[in-house]
Amino acid sequence: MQPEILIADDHSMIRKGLKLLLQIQLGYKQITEVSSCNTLMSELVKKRFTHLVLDIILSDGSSLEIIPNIRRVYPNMKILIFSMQPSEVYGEAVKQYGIYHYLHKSLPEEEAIKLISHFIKDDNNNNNNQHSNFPHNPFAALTLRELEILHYLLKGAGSKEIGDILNLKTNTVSTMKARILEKTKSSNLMQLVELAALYNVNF
Amino acid sequence: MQPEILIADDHSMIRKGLKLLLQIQLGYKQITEVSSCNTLMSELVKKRFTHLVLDIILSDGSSLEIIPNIRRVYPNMKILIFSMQPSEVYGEAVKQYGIYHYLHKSLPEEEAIKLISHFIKDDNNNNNNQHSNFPHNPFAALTLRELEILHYLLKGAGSKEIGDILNLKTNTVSTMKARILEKTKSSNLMQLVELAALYNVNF
DNA sequence: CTTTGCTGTAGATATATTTCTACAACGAAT
DNA sequence: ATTCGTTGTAGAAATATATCTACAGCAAAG
Repeated sequence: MQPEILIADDHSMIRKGLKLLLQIQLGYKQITEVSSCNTLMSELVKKRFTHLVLDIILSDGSSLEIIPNIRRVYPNMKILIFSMQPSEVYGEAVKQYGIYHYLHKSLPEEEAIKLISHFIKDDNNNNNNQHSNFPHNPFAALTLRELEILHYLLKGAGSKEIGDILNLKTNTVSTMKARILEKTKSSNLMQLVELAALYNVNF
Repeated sequence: MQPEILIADDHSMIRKGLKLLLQIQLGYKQITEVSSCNTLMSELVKKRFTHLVLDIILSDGSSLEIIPNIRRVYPNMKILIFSMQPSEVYGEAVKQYGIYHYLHKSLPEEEAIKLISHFIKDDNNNNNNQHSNFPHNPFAALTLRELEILHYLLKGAGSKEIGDILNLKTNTVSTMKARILEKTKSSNLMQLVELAALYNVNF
């Protein structure tokens, strides 16, 4: 049975290139393109697809929001996230929806081909852990005090400023900040911010 | 005389798609691809190109840095910036180097084709831009160098790290950062990040 | 009970960053 | 031609932040 592949990406060049690769290099014929969450959903109900290649940012918003919807209707469709966003941040978050294939757009051609080919052939699905626990929200490991400091960190406050607000030594805040970064596996503030956005950590 | 076209982009899918479009849809045959500033420069000295399609972010850094170099050697080569960054921000900064063609990666296929075809045929009527009375984009005031540093700032790099990458003293980077914050009226990095998200700068 | 590990707090020291200042190159305006 | 503002670059000094270490309180595990 031929795979039916749907490509959802808001860059026409990416769609063109990917389609070409799938058709010419890998020999798959049934390929559909969409550029928005809206058209994505309507294609999905029109026709039955076996594989979805999904960018995170689509023209009318983030596909992260509609992944639960997709999954509710097509719990078993193979999904590959093909994104510019780092897999360290988004790859983990997306496992909770049974998505284990993540391809970064900057990967060189050969590797991309290997991964995509693997994804479509789906030889050995690594989904064996699919009813194991949720990928822990990295912020769940933070203590109250750490969350409090996180809040100011995300507002752009520096260690000294936070220390002044909370009556702590700057050193203390620095230590806490280091622990927060460690627990969330972030290597700098920006990564922390992205993670926080991803998990809707605001307050 | 056939145009000799060089494509510089760090995403293999984009290169593939663009090459296909140029070859099949528009009938141009002489097309070379590179993915880094390094290979870009070495291709440029190897062969004479008439047209360069250039992404801002290449695999080994920002092409903004090498545009002056390119111009010094090839003052007349046609250059099209093909980027994810909004033209209101980068398009202005790049005009000083005689670059008047700017194509946003999110444009729908038909418009992209039209623009590229224009670019290569060089109708030189280049500027359609009537949208100069848009709400003022705070990033439009930034210089090339500042935009380059902004890029690393938004990735979470610190002043020292950026200085190391760009061979600048940390002090210099700090000064630039301060100017960026001042020009964008941001009082800290987080505000800058929010503004950037708002105006679709980077990502 | 005792050990173990995490939490909240800092001191001392090492690094990183900002601030203030300056200046040369350049281009635009007078 | 001269002046003036902007840009890209830093040095020196002042601050801010991170790192490494420590320790007490507490809770869970043994």
